[in-house]
Amino acid sequence: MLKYILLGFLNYGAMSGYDLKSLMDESTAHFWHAYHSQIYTTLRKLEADGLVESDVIDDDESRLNRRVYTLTAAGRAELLAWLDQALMSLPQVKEDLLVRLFFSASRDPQAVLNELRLQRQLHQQKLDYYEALSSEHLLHSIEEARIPDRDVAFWRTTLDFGRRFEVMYLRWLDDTISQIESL
Amino acid sequence: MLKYILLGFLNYGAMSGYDLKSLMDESTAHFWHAYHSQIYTTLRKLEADGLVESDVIDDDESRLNRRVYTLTAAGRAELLAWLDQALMSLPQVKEDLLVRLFFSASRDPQAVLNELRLQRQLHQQKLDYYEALSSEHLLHSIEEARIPDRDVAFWRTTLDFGRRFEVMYLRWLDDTISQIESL
DNA sequence: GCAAACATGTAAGAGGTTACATGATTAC
DNA sequence: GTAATCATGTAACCTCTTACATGTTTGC
Repeated sequence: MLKYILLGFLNYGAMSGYDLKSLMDESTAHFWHAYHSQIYTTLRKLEADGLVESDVIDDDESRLNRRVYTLTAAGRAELLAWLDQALMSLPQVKEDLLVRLFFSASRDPQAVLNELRLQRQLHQQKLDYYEALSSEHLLHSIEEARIPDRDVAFWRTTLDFGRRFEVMYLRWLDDTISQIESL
Repeated sequence: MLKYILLGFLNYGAMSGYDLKSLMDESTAHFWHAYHSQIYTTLRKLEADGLVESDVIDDDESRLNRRVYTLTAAGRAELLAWLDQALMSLPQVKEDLLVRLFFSASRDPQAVLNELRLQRQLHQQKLDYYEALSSEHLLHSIEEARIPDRDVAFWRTTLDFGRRFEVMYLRWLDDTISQIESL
């Protein structure tokens, strides 16, 4: 999946691994996270497979050792072929907190409640972050980058998902906390 | 994480890898999935670490080659120690569909809509499954297994999460489909 | 001068996925 | 008899996580 995220971003223009990591951190990381170690090695692999090409930029003088990647025709074809194959199944959910809660009946109720309240804080922070992102940050950085409105509209649907997910999560946490309090 | 799921289930009683796989498939798989290959190898590893013990049951005559695992004192201690350490961070979400949607602006809108409508069907099926599970199936199998009410109450909160997640997902899909239709 | 941000990599180990492989038992 | 379910494993490969490792540039 990371492979296609990198190809997808490079389809907008040439970028370094660092740029891709930064871009991912403020966009796709909310539904697909990757470490820089993974990004750099995957880019090398994509280059070996002829899907991207790279050049170390020195002439710029300002920033040394920047390896900038460009999508090749084969890379663009690979990206489009992947997008053409519709997803036919549901991805498997992995929610650590639910695993813990599932086996928490024998724990001290106060310890469970503390854990849920901490998670509530974290999810509230994430929701606040999404709200801020949808109103300001995203708009400004996109206008500068001259990304087509159509692309922005699609990006917004994924941000909207994140927002709704956190709202749902907070409500479920509140109701679950109430239930455990009254046990 | 799988390690603790296996220890958690074995804490209710001795079981084979097959039993654990079956149990997981109708409970924790909704928030933590594992293949049977992973379960069998993890059980062997837990045994090597002294957290579980196993015996091949032959005397039963009926079912051959059943290797039944039992939690050791060390295993129970390991489970309780893990439960005592509250989760301090948010797990990373991985949602394949959002990755695809994020890079779908240049696709044929009808292809995107078809993909979203297919996902809508799958999520509706999952919601139906959860509704059926909460009303019938779970209750019956639990009464037979004599699981304490308290444990069942905790299990229900995770099922409730699954239900809410699917309801949220369906609404988001409907709204996203409408938006793309009107682009 | 120093901290933050920029910038790129390697390596070991853990975890997850797919395919291969086998065989018994039960219900129709 | 045959399909579904019960039952257990191995191997190859890929992906992910953590830690190690290094050096530059920019802003205060």
